[in-house]
Amino acid sequence: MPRPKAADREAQHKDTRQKLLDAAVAEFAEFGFESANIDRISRAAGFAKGTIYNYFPTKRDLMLALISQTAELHLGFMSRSILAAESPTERLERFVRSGFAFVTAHTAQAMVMVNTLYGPDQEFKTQMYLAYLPMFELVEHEIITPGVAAGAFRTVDARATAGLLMNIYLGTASQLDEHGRTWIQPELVADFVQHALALVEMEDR
Amino acid sequence: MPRPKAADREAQHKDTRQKLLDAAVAEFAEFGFESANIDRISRAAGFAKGTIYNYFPTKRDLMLALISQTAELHLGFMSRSILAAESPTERLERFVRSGFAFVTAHTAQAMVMVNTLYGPDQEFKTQMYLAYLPMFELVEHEIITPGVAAGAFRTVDARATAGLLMNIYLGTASQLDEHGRTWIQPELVADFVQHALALVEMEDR
Amino acid sequence: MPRPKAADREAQHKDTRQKLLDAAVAEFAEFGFESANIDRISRAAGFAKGTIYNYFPTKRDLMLALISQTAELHLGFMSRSILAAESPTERLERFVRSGFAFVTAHTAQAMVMVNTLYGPDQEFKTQMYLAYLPMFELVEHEIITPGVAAGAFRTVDARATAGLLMNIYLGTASQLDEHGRTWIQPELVADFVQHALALVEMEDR
Amino acid sequence: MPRPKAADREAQHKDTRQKLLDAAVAEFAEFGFESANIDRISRAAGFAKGTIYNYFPTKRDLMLALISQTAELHLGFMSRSILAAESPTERLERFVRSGFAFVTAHTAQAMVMVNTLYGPDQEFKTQMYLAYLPMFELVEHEIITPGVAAGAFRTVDARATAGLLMNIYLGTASQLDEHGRTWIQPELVADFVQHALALVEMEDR
DNA sequence: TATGAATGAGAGTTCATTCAT
DNA sequence: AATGAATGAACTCTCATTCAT
Repeated sequence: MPRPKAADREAQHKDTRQKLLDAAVAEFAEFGFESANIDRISRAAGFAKGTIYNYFPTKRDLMLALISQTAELHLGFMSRSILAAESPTERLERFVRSGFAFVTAHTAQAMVMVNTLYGPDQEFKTQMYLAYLPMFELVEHEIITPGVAAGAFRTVDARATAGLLMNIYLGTASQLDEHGRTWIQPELVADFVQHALALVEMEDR
Repeated sequence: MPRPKAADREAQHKDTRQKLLDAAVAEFAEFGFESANIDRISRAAGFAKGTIYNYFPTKRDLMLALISQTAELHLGFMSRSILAAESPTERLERFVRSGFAFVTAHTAQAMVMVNTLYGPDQEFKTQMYLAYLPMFELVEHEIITPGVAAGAFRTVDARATAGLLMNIYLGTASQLDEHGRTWIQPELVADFVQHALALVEMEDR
Repeated sequence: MPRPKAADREAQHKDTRQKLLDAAVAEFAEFGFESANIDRISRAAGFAKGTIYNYFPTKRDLMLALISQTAELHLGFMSRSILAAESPTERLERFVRSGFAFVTAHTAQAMVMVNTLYGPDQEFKTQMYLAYLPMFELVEHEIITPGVAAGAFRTVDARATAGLLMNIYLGTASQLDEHGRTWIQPELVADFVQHALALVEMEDR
Repeated sequence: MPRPKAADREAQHKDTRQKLLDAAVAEFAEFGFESANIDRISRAAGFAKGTIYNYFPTKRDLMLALISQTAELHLGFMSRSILAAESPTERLERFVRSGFAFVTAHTAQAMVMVNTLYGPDQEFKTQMYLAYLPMFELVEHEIITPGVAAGAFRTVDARATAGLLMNIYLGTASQLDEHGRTWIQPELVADFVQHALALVEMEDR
């Protein structure tokens, strides 16, 4: 039976934890995991060096928590946009558009995700695959499969194509110039993938 | 005036340098730049830890040399294959095929390139862009522009599309499973980009 | 807001810092700056090797802090003695006597100062000159100038002579035999400089 | 029975050795013994890194050889000047003048001597004392003792005063400004020591 | 819960010295 | 005699982590 209302305690805890995660994402985005500095993170969040260890047992755990949280945020952001449309073509369009919008709105998170996805750390990559499975499935089951079924897209391997789309999106959206702007235009990418999947009466190659 | 013939000396120097670069690429691929260990690299190359500093003044310089050499190797590998074909369509096909072949034949090098391209280190990224400019230009001027001119491809922004293709290739070819095999099939990617660029009578979106 | 009273924290910090400086002065005196070992210093002070970096960012900074602190100590030690006398002649006597006494009481500090003053490191020398300016001025304004004005000393360039006296003092006081005793007697030096400055009716050379 | 004339061999050897000593003195003067770099010395002398080890077994031995040679040069330079005069007063004058002249003409050598004399390395200091004994004796037996005997100087402890004079000379002559010029004028020093030793009818203090 | 001093393993780098040629 | 590649001990400095307060 804690004296000061338990709910306050918990809210306080959540708040501190989130501040630390926010500081961590900025640090990881700028320096990468290995060069990131725990002291800087904790201080940027407004706490002393030791505090972060009350919330995350190790630097790696901090990163793992960050991956999970970012994947969740990312999925929510994109699925809200995608599922609001009906047609597979429109959903594909929104996949690209909201994907780029996410990168613009959450640049640091996006950078960390891309660094991780294409980085050397196997544990982090595995965590990312697991965390992003729902998004793969969203693309597969809510865009490609219905699109093929409805005759909006040509017949493709839905699962592999979902992976391909995710790669195209992440790879292109993550290339930022010195002003933090994407170097490849979302329109170009949207156009590209629409044509790639479009149903055409063309004998394959 | 060195006593043992100068040519021998130079050949010996090149050989040692290459051994070190080979060991470095394996180390960087496995651990990433920051976690790579200079001592391990030098020993894996068959030398004492200090020897590597007779060839590369710092760890960063070693990495920069590696990026340059790999880009050159990569470009040679792909351009030989691509330019051996005539038609833009066939060249595009070969771009994807030889790209995946390169990754299969030079997995470590490919990993290092991808880590770098999507990693947080700006100096390394800049070096990579510069080193890969010839390949961008190969794609732009030897595949897309002639393909559009010949009516083999639909009209697209050649430069931006070259960047997009490079991203798609690197992003997909670099996703390896635990056996070092690409997770996405080159056929799928080839098929995808061929459709994306195919000339069709379809009103855009 | 530190939990344990801030004053305690600060006192503790000062104490540790002083222990490190004390260990450093012994190490620098024995081995010189370049051969001094940071690890040994930290351990001699009773801490682990890394601790010293919580107090001094680099070995050079440690040395610079040491120079400043020693100069202050040195000046306090000598000025207390010198200013307690009235006559310039007595003050000159006390300059030499308290100078030798300082070396006897603080041999390590004196050695470090002399090593630095006559050593090759320009940054350290500059720091020393700045730190010792007050002592130069003490000699100039509190001994020589009033001594000349009062007719106790012959007319000399006060500033240059102050520098000369400092050099004579440091050079002679710092020559220690194997027992840590000055090799040249303070009486001799005092006698020497008294005669050098004495007012005499002797045509110059 | 060496084939190419033995004299040539020996002359060549002497020449190379001297080039190395010359390069060494410049390096030691600039960086001090510990920070001096054997590779730089050998290359500055026009040879490869390893060559120096054909002449001096270790860096320390190089330094020891340098001390001996410099002391000899120093003594020759000063004794020629000093002994050319007859009167002790004039000899004292010449001691200071030629001392400063030596520093001006052989700045690097002088710096190395002073660094060593006031530095932390006991072995080097011992070597210096031994190498400079003849100069101490020159001052003692050719200047002070005859000066006292002739009534030119007041009665002093000849040996200790010789040491004191050496210290004054080295300490003051070695303080160079950024243009390599002595900061204290030789006239001032000469004047100072002349007064210090002058015979006067003044009751001591 | 928050703090920050203390820790010590580990890293990159330097460089005197060796030695085969 | 001259060379310079190879060596590896030693050093400074970093920083994730611990823990007493």
